[in-house]
Amino acid sequence: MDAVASFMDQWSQERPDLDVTPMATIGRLSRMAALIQQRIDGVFAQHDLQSWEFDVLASLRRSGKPYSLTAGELDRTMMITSGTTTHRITRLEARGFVERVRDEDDRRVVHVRLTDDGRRACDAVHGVHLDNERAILALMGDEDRVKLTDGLVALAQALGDVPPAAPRR
Amino acid sequence: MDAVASFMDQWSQERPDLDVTPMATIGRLSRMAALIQQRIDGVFAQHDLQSWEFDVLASLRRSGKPYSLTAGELDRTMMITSGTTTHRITRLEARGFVERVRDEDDRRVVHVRLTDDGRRACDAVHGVHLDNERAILALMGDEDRVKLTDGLVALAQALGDVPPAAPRR
DNA sequence: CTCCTGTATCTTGATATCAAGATATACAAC
DNA sequence: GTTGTATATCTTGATATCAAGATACAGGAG
Repeated sequence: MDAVASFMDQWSQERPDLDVTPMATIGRLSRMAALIQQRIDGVFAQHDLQSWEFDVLASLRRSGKPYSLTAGELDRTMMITSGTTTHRITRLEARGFVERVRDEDDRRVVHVRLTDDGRRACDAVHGVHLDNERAILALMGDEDRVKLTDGLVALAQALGDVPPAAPRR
Repeated sequence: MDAVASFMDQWSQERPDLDVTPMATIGRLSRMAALIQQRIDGVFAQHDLQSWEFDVLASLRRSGKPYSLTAGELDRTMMITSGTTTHRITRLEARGFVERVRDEDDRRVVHVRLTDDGRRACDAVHGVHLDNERAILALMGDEDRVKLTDGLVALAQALGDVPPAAPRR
């Protein structure tokens, strides 16, 4: 009996007129995301990094050389607002992990470029982070893990979660 | 090709030495949770409510008469820290949706009780909220939804997500 | 060229959250 | 009883986030 199952039982007592079956899926989805995030935060904290910092560094890192994205591209990749992106860049710039480079052709655009220090910080923790995620998933059986992944792929499709459009050149 | 699949492709180019398969599950899990949360927030906003406000009201509502939990019980049910609970109670008290009642036997304890207004607010939006969740899930096929739910149940079990212990009397 | 509209980023103000510590109370051991 | 330890809530300070608006620039229409 997990937490969400218990909540659903309570509702069947208190509001038998409501069909709370969506909670079985969506309630657990958000709870599991929160629980896993706590574990992930813990691993990054051991390496003097916040999860949001790794998100930025990893977004730049995986974009390939020259490890540079515009502020707007970061907005869309990380699903955050532009104000938050500004704040994140500023803090990472202060740590020396990224630098701002104004676009020469379009002066509105800011290119955020990973520094060598930033790349090192990202690469140094990436393996540990993935091992942690692997260990979490290893707690489930193979069959269930496949079901979960298949279901999430279908959900991503259903919600139209496409990657942010590449910049037009 | 969803966003996470695209990210994994990028990693296979940039860091072919890393096995990023955990992203297929955990990356999608957190992304889907965030996307769904946005839709849920929108529905509550249309009814002049924040998601966290509904969380509190619903926690109290489903506990049954007299619709009362202690601050600590709310901490554990909602997976938030005690400072956040204090803040939430204060704001909901100002809206007249809950009231604080000091325990007579143990003066440290605060009972948070749903008012009639609070119960009405919760019940009024609950149906719409569930319809919204149902509509989201209806975007996937039945088979995939079952797989997803089964996988999440297994994950909750694996992470030991038990309901918060009932108070000892 | 000038105007207009759209776009990219940043700023501002409000707020939700957490970590750490403060306060008040209960309870057990002596 | 007194003392010490554990518990429940609240306070404080820092910070991450968002919404809305400001600023700066681009690019097309005339």
